[in-house]
Amino acid sequence: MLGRVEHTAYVEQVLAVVEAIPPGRVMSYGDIAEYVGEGGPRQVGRVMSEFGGGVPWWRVIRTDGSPPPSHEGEGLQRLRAEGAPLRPGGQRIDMRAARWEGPVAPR
DNA sequence: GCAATGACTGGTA
DNA sequence: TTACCAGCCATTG
Repeated sequence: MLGRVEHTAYVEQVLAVVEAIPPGRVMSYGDIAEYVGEGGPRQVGRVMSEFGGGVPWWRVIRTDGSPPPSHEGEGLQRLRAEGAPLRPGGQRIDMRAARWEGPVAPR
């Protein structure tokens, strides 16, 4: 099975971080890219579009607090159900409070 | 090898 | 606040 475009080291790292995001918290594509220390936000987004079906992709949003344009309402509804801090209006996430630094709790 | 595309980001208008 | 532009990085044609 070499040659298959399956789970590579990079993909596994990205998925691992996404799965590690606790309920009510979110991470931006750039944050994940920086956390794994490779590629960029676009690569993370590409991985999500291909393998995001097996992880809580709705916890991965843009820096402006908006979920992926392809699943805007879907992800927003999921986050709201988990108790994520929504901004007044309930159309975006309060990144300032919902942003998660990683497996280590910042404080 | 070059050009186009994309689940992005930051800055300026 | 929203809208548009340029930059970044890997994959695809």
